[in-house]
Amino acid sequence: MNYFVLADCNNFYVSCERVFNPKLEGKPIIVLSSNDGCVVARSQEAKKLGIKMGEAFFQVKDLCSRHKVLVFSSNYQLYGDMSQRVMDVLSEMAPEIEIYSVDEAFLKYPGTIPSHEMYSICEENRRILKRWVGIPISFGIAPTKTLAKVANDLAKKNRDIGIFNLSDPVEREKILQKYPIGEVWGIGGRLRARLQALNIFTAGDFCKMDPVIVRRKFGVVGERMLWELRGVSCLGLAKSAPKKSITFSRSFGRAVTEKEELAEALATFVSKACIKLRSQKGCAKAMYVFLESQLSSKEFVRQQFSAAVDFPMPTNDTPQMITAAKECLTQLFQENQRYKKCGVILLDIIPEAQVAPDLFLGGLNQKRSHLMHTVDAVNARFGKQSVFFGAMGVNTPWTGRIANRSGYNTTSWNRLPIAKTSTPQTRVNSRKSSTTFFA
DNA sequence: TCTGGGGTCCTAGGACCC
DNA sequence: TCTGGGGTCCTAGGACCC
Repeated sequence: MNYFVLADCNNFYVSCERVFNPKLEGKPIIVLSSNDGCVVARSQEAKKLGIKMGEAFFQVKDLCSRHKVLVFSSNYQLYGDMSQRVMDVLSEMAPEIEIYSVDEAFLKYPGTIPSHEMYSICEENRRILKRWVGIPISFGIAPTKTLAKVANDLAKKNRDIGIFNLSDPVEREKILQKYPIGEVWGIGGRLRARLQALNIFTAGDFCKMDPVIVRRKFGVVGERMLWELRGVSCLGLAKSAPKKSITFSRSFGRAVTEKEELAEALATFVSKACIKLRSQKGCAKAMYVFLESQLSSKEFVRQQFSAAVDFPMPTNDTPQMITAAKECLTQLFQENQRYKKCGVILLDIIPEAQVAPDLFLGGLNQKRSHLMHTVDAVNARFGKQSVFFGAMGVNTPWTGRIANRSGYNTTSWNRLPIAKTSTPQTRVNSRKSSTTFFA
C-alpha cells in the first residue's frame, strides 16, 4: 500500500495576488474569469459574504461595493508562473508527482513510512512552500487518490492546520458515513441525483453497495470509485502526456458583426494554439472552428455554428491553419449576426516524429517547419508577439474586458515590485496596482 | 448591458471486415 | 422454411474535472 497525498493551493488565484501585495491579507477579494464574466476565485472573507463560485459578476457587483470587496480581473501570466514555482518545489519534495491542475498535484509516497511521519512530512512541506513561494497549501493524506481528495477537503475546513490524514480505516469509516456523496471526486450533479434516488446519500452509504450492482448501474467508472473509497487503489499517478486536443477561444468584449474582425480573432487563436502544438512537438490531423452568436439579449441562449477541416497531412504550420480557418469562416459567416465568441480546436494530435510522408505530398515541409521554430524562438527570447502574422491584425477591437488586472510582477522587468526602504519596516509595493475598490 | 475556458474518459451504436 | 459470429474502428454524446 502506498500513500497518495493531494496538495492543493488555498484560493490559488487570490493567494497569487496576495503574494505581491501583502496589504490584501485579511480583506475580501475575488478574481474574475476572462472578460470579467464570473467569479472564479474567492478569499475566505469573500466566501463568508456569500459570493458563490462561478456566479456572474454583475449579479454580485452591488454586494461587492457594499462590502468593499477587492475585485481583480484574471492575470493568467502571473498564475501560470506561480503555479510553475509551486510545482517545482513539490517535485523536489516527493518521490513521485502528478501535476493535476494549475493549483493541485498528487504526490505518492511508499507505504513503509509510518502514518504519523507522513503527517510530519506534510507539515514541513507546507511550511517550506509558504516561505519559498508564499502560497498557502493544504495536504490530504490517504491510501487512494479519491480518498486523498476527501482528506484534502477536510484539511481545507481547518486551514490553520491545513493537513488531514485519512489513513486509519476505523476513523475513515466514521468520517465517510457523514461525507455527502455529491462531494466525492467524480460524482457530479447527474450521478448524485441517480444515487440519491437509490437512497445513497453519503460516501459511507455508497461503500456498502454491492460492486456487481454498482458496475451494472454505473459502469467501470462507478465501480472504480467504489473500490477507491473502500481504500483499494485503482487510480495510479498519470504520467504527463502530450495533449490530444488544444482549444483556443474567447468571448468578445462586445458583439462582433464584421467578418474581418472574426478573421483576425480566429487567426490569433490559431496562432496561439499552434505555438502550444509545436511546443509539445505535435501535429494536428484536423481542426474545428466555431462561432457563437447570441439569440436574444434577454435570454442567455447562444447559437453555435461550426465547421471542421481534415488536413491532407498532419500539420503544425500556422499559415496553413490560418488559411484553413479563414475558409471555415467563409462557410459559417452570416451577415446580420451578432457574434459573441469564437474559437478553434486542434484535434487528433500526434507526435511530429510519427507523421508519415505521403506518396504524393511528400514529408513535412522542412523549410516551413524551420521557419515556424525560428518564429517561436524569437518570441520566446524577445517577448510574446515580437513577430506575428499580419492576419492577426493589430487593433484587436474584439478583446474582452479586463478592468482590474494586477501587474505582471513575475514575468516583466518593467513591472517588478519595488521594495521601499525609507520606512522603518521594509515593505513591498506593486508599482502600478490597478486594483480598484468598488465604493 | 453583463454568465469563462480548457480538458479527459467512457459508452453505445453503426459501419465494415472476414 | 431456414440468413453466423466475432472483431475493430469510428463517432457522437454524456459525464465529469479544475
